[in-house]
Amino acid sequence: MGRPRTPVLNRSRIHQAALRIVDTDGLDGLSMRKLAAELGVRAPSLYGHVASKDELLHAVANDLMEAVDISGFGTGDWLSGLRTWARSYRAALGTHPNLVPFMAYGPARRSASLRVADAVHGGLVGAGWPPRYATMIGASTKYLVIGAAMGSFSRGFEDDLQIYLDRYPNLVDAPSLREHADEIDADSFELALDSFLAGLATRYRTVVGDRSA
Amino acid sequence: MGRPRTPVLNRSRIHQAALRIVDTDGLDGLSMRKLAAELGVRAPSLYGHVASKDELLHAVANDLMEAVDISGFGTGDWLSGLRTWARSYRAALGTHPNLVPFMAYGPARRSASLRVADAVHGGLVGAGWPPRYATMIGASTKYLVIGAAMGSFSRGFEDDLQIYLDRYPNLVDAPSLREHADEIDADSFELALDSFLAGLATRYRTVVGDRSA
DNA sequence: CCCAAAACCGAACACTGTTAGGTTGTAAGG
DNA sequence: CCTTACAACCTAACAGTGTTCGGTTTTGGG
Repeated sequence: MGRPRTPVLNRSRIHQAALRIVDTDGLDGLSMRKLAAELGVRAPSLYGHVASKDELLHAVANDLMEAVDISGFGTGDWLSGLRTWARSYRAALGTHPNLVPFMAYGPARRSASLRVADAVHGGLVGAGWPPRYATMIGASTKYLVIGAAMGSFSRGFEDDLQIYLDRYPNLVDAPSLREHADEIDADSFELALDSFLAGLATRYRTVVGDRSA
Repeated sequence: MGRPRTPVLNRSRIHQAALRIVDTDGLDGLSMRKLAAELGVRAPSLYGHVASKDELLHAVANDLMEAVDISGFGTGDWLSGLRTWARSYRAALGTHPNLVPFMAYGPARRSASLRVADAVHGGLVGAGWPPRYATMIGASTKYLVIGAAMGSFSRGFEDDLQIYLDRYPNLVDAPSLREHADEIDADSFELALDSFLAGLATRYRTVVGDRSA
């Protein structure tokens, strides 16, 4: 009770503890009381450092977005810019899958997301894409990354899937998916990204053509 | 109090009311008490018809998945099978965007999702794709659809984005995105799907080749 | 006619995010 | 050195959550 001799809380310690709880107990497993307990404190004390649980999660999400790599757009090669962005984006989300549903919502309120959106749009327009295409390509790529991070397709098949196998003959091998879940998810993402970018490269030639022309 | 002369509740009425509340008040806006009130009943009465809130949401999600169209895989044309599947999938999710985060998680526990997964995998393998590719293509397509349904990219930019515009010069037109959000989201999805399928078609020729060969 | 089962209800439990107001320690100003 | 203001924690409380227990009333079958 009363003020401690040296401060116990600060924003970054709160962020770290919150992320740790989300990682281990899931998004629903994070409560202000549990977070406070982890920090050796009572729940109301958190509100001296954080406005609300929602704002706290936004701040944590913003921290994660700082790790996304947009340096590829500085090289003038929009294809490798997109690829670097998409891969580092997926990697950032994959490290904290429980937070993905939260991070999927719009870039506003997260300065790091705006920084990324700005770089992507600028890089694509700079490469000759019309602004409208730049918007759509940014959106499409985000779709892929968010979907891949949300889905974890192969993990969706539970152990007792055996029950359904007589009714769904094509899924006989589904249970084995779980053993190689990470590998299959990674390969699927690469396939999706490669195919998407290959299709885009084709369209680039019809939409933009040779810029020196 | 006591048993009513004619039953008030049944599963489908509960499902419908739950979906209505989720649509208007969001996923967090659905509570068992509010749902009960909407049905003219008290919360505990619901537990005679549904095991838990979680199970209820799974059932509602399953209802929605019934609308997904997999008939395209019966024609032997895997490309149009994928396209039809993806479009109807996105349409189903787009009608109830608040439920998307819930529906994104694995197909297990939802028979309708398993039916779809079975048809997709069967259709692709039947067209000559190796099973491993069929798995990855199914996953990739789901990534696109889930991502597109989650993201609503253009809606993510809030009104007060003006504040950031001096720091992010490439986003000058972002506020106007919100006015055409639906159109941009739809066009972005089509661009992503077209590009992805075009890339896949190319790969098909190298992986499968001419099947009559 | 009776009795079990069905269908609803009130009260309660442990939990949630958040606010109001209280208590103690520290640092600055006179 | 003393006082005052503020920072940093606290307890208590509120309205809300999902869910369970043990009623109470009505129905339908034997």
